[in-house]
Order: sequence, then C-alpha cells, then structure tokens
Amino acid sequence: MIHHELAELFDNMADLLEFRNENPFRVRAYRRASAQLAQLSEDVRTLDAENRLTEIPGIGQDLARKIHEYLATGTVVEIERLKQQVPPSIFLLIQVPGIGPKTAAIIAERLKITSLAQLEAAAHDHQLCKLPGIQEVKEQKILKGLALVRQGQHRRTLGAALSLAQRLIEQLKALPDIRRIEIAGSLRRMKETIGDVDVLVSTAKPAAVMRQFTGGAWCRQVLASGPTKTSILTTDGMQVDLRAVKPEEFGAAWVYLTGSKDHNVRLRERAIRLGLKLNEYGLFRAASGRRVAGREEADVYKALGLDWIPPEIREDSGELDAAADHTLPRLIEAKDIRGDFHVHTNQSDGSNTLQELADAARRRGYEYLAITDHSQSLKIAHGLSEAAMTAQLARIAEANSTLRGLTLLSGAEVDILKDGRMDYPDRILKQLDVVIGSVHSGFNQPEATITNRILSAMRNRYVTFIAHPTGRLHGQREPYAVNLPAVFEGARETQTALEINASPTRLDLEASAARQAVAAGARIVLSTDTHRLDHLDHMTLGLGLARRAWLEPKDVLNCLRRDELLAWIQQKRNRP
DNA sequence: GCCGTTTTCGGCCCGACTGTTTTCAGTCG
Repeated sequence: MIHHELAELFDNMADLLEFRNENPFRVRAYRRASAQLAQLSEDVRTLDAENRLTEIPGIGQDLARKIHEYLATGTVVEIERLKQQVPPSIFLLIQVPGIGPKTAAIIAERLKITSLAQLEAAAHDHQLCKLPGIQEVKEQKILKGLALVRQGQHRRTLGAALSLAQRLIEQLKALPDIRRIEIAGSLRRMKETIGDVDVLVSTAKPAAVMRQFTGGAWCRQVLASGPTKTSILTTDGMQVDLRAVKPEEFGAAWVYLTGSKDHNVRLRERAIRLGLKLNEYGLFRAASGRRVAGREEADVYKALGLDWIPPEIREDSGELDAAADHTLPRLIEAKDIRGDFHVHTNQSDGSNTLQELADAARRRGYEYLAITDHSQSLKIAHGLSEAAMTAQLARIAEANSTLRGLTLLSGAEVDILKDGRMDYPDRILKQLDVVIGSVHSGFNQPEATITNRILSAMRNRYVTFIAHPTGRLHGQREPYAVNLPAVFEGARETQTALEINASPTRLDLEASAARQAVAAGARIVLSTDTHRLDHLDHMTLGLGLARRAWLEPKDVLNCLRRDELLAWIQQKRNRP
C-alpha cells in the first residue's frame, strides 16, 4: 500500500541525511514521520485530498508537501537529487549490524563497494582494517554482521517468534537467580513481524544471570554482553536481548524495553514537562533525583498523569492523549471471544473431523463454531461440490442435535470467481448460517478488477464476511492489488464484515488496515482459518492484531452472543 | 523538520555496549 512506500521513502531520506552528517533532529523527524506513515490508520490519499496530512503527528508543512508530490508524481525531486549525491551502496551497507552511517561513509567512499558480496571479500582480504577508525576486531565484527544478515534477512512472523520465545522463557524461568521474567519489545506489542526478542528479568545477581544466559544450551553465539544487558543468537537463529534490573526498577524497565521507541520518547518528553526524568531505572524528580515510581508499569504511567496503556497500542498514535483524558479504548480480550468463524474439516483440506473440531471448540469454552469448508472450484483444497455441501449440512445438523453448550454454524468459504460471481448459487448459500467470500484466484488481475470482484461479492446478501482481504502471505506472496478504502466503504454500505485472519503467515487485515476499516464503519471478524486442531490457538495472534487496531468488543462479531450474531447476519439478508 | 499550559524560535529522550581510544564516538534500541 502507498503509505508503506512513503514510509520507506522517508526512512531512506533519514539514512541519506544521517550519512551526510546533517542535523540529527532533522533525521529524527524523518524517522518519526516514517513510523507514523507505516501504521497510518487513515487513507493517505484521502488525507491529502482533504488537506489533512498535517493532522498526522510528525507531519508538518514540508513533509505534507513531499507526500503530496509523491502521490501526484510517484517521486520526490529533493530526495531523488540527494540520492544522486551519495554512493548507492550505503543503503546496503547500513543494513549490516555494526555498520552505521559513519562506517558506511568511510567504506563506500574509500573502497568502491556495490554489493554485500564485495564487502565480504574486502573484509576477508583485510581491506577494511586499512581504513581509518577500523581495526581488525571491527573487521571481524562486520563479517559476523554479514553472516547475520544472510541468516535472518527476513523478520520472523509474530506466531513463529512467539512460540520460540515462550519455549526459551520456560527454560530461563528455571535459572536460580531470576525473580521475575517477562517478554518485552515488539513481541509484547504483538507486531506482525518480529526482528528480535526482548526479555526482561529482575534479579539481585545480574552478573550471574548474564553468565547463565550466555552459557545455556540455547545459545549459539554471543553478540554483545555487559553486566546488565546481553544479546545472543539462539540455536533457532533468533536474536534475543536480555536485560536485568532490580525489582524496584522493573516497571520502568518494562516500559522502556517494551517501547515503541516513539512512545518512549513521548513519555520522556512528558516527564520533562512535569519536572521529572524517565529512564529504564525509574521515574525521578529532575531537581532532587528522588525516585517517584518504577516498581510497576502502572505506577510510572500514573505518576505521569496517565492511565496504564496496553502494550499493543504503545505506538505514538494518540494513546498518550487518550490515557491523559481517561478515554483509552476498552480493548478486546480473550474472554470476549465467543466463537471462531473460519474452520476447515477433512471434507476439504483440513485434517480433523467435524466432531473433533466441535469438541476442541467446546473445550475452549466457545459458544459457537462456524464450519467453513472450501467451495467447489478450489480443486486443490478439495472444495465441496454442491452435493457434498448438502451432505455436509446434514452432518452439521446431526452433530448439533447431540452437542451441548456449543452450536455449530453451517458455513462455507466460497471462492469469489474471477468474474465476481460466487462459487455456489444462492439456493446453496441461503441454507448456510455463515458465508465467507474469498479471493483464491486471479491474483494478478488489475486493482479495479479485484476490487470490483470483492465489492460484487459483498453485494450478495448471503455473504457474511470477506476473508483475508489482501491475500498477502508473509515471505511468500505480495498482497494482490486491491483498493482497500473502497472495500472498507463497501463493507459499511453492504453490512459485510471483514476478516482479521489470524493464520501466522497471513495476519490479514493487518492492524493499521483493520483500524481504518472500523473507522470507515465496517465490522471485523477474528478467525483462525483452522486446518488442524492446534490452529485454533492462533486466535491469540488475531487478538493481538485486533488490540493493535484499537478494537473494542463492539467492533468484532466474535463478541456477539449466538442469537445476536444470527440476527446481525439476518439483517443483511432482509435488506431491500 | 516538527512543535508550542515556556515558546512562531530554540529547543528536541536516555542509556548500554563496543572498539578505538586514552576520554569518547559510533551503534543500537
């Protein structure tokens, strides 16, 4: 999406300025603008058209003009001109851990390097340590950094990082000197992708904990290690940063280590205005240095005049103002979820029987579960013929006659065909409680075509929600070209919900898009797209995304009671 | 380059670790 392009453009601009040794605050302004654009919860074209770009925090007159220029022409002259004046290799070089703008400048200017392979060759030939400010140790460090880039080029998906981190935490908990241990960083904020895992411990013996951490079986390589802070690469190839503090510092440290960076900056600026100083050790009076708070997160926020802010929304996107005004949203929680809407049985491409899925859903305390196998055209997933779907309906009805405490909703994940028609006729669809519309074909169609397919599906009165609205698969497939603002508007108009698909490689809609959808008046469905029993657990990821999107129970269909839900679905079917 | 319960100009968060240095710049988060 276009706001991601702008985010990258401004991040590049920040790199360029840093490389040229320009005013660091100007660099920061571009970085902050980039972060804001990446998570923009409104359509940037609309904001531009309505002259409201400067409403985005960190966007002033100048950056608004550059955004406008980019939207109008596809480029920003000033940035392009600056790019001409620096060696193109700097964008490559600063990707390498240990190489920042200063080192990149020296390497790029003295050796005419144009690729990471050349950088590696130069390091092996000991060309780097002939440069000023670089000795052999630094050269070796760059080689290690290069190896890291090669291994972990892609950020991990939230689901993968979460399970690896939880396993590691279980092992660390067994260490003798750890009093308390918690996940922090982007993982705690439930970002869609995770670069490294941050872990915070409280201990009276930090040095001992650091020794145990680097000496454990999980440690493949120590990247940096000091008395209170250590970074390692685990045997899974994941970078983990461990920070140790005293119990009375834990809350302040947890705030600091959870971030986001911009959220922290806002907190610290606020502290200064209040005559206080905030760091990872606590909140202090600026004048006397006397400690005001630090043991618990809530104490720190409270002393700053703020309600405690849930980690998922600590992104400098309005949460501080809301916390000061006591208007933070009551974010959706696991206990609000009454059911799952997107589940495949072994009749199509799932692994489990109807009964197994029903039992698992009941054990989770769900009130309802929609059974949604694939439709006939999706041969690769054994989509059900009309006859097979009719038989499936009978099985669901039969299962419901014996089930207690859980209702199975009959449903289907129905392909939206290349021409926009649904893959079952209405006489089938009308028999289903829940109809999912999905794009599984024609991914390369132009934006207008795909958007119209989805809009025409939404106009079908039997379609309850649109699954994975962008089709993106992390690390495998780019999103198809779709006009999301038009889809959001269509969703509102036709009373069709939109899915946050919690499957780890999908996470689609992403959080900023979901926030935009709800702002446009659409309802959201959280679903796991389960193909195997344990996939039901992915609801955790969907919840994380929903919380990042500031969603409250009223925004999400899963929070409705069964009768409320069916009434909501019926409402659309009854529309003129 | 942004921004204002102190400001339309003059500020702008804070600290750990590393390597190259003999007191600190660079990098990272």
